[in-house]
Amino acid sequence: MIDKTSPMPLYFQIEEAIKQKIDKGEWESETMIPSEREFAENYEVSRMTVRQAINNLVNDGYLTRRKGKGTFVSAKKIEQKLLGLTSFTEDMKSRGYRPASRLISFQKTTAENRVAKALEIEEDQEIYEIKRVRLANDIPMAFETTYVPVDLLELNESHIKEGSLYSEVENAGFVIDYATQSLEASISREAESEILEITKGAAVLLIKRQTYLTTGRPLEIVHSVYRGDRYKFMIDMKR
Amino acid sequence: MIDKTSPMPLYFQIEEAIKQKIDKGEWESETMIPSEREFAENYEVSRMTVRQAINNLVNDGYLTRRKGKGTFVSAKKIEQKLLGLTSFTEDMKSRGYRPASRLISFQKTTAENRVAKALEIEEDQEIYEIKRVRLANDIPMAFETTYVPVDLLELNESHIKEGSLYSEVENAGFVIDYATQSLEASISREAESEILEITKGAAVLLIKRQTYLTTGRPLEIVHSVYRGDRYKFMIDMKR
DNA sequence: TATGACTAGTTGTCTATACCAGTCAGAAAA
DNA sequence: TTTTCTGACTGGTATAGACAACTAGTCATA
Repeated sequence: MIDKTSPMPLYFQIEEAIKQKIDKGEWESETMIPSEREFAENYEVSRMTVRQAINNLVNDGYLTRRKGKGTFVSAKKIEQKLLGLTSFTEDMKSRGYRPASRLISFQKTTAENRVAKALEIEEDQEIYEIKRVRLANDIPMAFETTYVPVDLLELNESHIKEGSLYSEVENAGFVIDYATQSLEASISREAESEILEITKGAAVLLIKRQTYLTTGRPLEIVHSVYRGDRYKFMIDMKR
Repeated sequence: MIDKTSPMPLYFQIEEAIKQKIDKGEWESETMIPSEREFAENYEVSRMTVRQAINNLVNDGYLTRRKGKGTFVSAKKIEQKLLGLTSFTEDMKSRGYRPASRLISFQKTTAENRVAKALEIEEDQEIYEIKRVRLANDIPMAFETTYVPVDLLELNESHIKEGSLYSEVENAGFVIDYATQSLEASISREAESEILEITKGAAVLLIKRQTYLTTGRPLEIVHSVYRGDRYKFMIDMKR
């Protein structure tokens, strides 16, 4: 359970143990977890050490303390949504739509100047180019082009069709650190108009995203064209 | 300095004292603050109490700890920028433009249905309506309409022209808690076209923001129309 | 039937102390 | 002169214990 000889701090081990119970669903939302003194006794550590573990989880939004009552599992982890790092799929689900995507093309190619620069690779290095139409309730919402360096990830069409790109990233042991995103309004060009089933010259929202791994290396750049008449980008900002 | 008889927790008092020095600019970015042991001695409290104060400030992004070296004032309120809660002025400055704004109209009026609902007030309650053109290097960038309930804040034209609305909010003792924002692409209507010096039918970015105070009450709703050809909305997302 | 006092249980605050683990500069050794 | 070591600093982890503040139930009393 808790290994006192481990080089990992005790509070960290306790933290992980609690997090696991929450993630596994063993302790559901609003469940009251054992009291600090109970933890201390069970794990044979001091109450302050337990408090440090719990404090961290409170700061991360996993737990909520109520003076005089106890410590409870928080309602949800909304943080990710707040920070906007959601995939199209999650985004649409949270709005109550049925998301889907249609693969237009998937190929290996070489990076041209701008793409290479953004991905921080050499100009002729191999990259995957993935073109998809994103649908919500079977209505085309966006046309999305993704570029990923080949040397980072082994991909094939079934990866894209079935799982999400991000689960492949995780499988490869990479962790996404942050992303920068830009949004601008524009007018649809011919190429998109057909796919998105809108008239040429209609309003579209261009979203460009660049995702970075914890290693500091760019994972992908994504260029999306959203229908202006159907899509609104929502952000919640704290503080 | 620190009042041991006060009902306010000692760590909280220390927290405020440190925050004040940072806000006043007495301790600038990258300044090393006194060590935990020094604080403990000066304030005549235990080191653990000092740690609690510092921990909170680290969590809030004010301070950064470096083992073996010390505790330092964080680079700047990057966090605010990350979370996107920046004003037009700050936004433009950070991009190297010279921001300005031209007041188009400022008047008291009564809230119509939708505005009232958004501001959580009665339908005929008084509100300020502020219309402004936002400029960057003297080029019109956005046309912005702001609604604020009169009963929340006493405003006059000079407030708007000189200071920012947010400094008035602070003066009144209010603290902004969070905001929700939506972005969508659209086509400019006649009314905006003239003011923004673009042709009718050009791409524009509509940004709607609703700001909430820590009291839970909505402070304002802001409706902005940005020129699609000149403005890009940027977000950085962590985690 | 209410009301208030008590009690056991919770988290919140705080102390005093100990040792561990990086960092860095200056003293000692090569 | 250069290298190595040591000591004094930093924050990081952990203990044991005390009392305060708050919650909710119990029980005696008006």
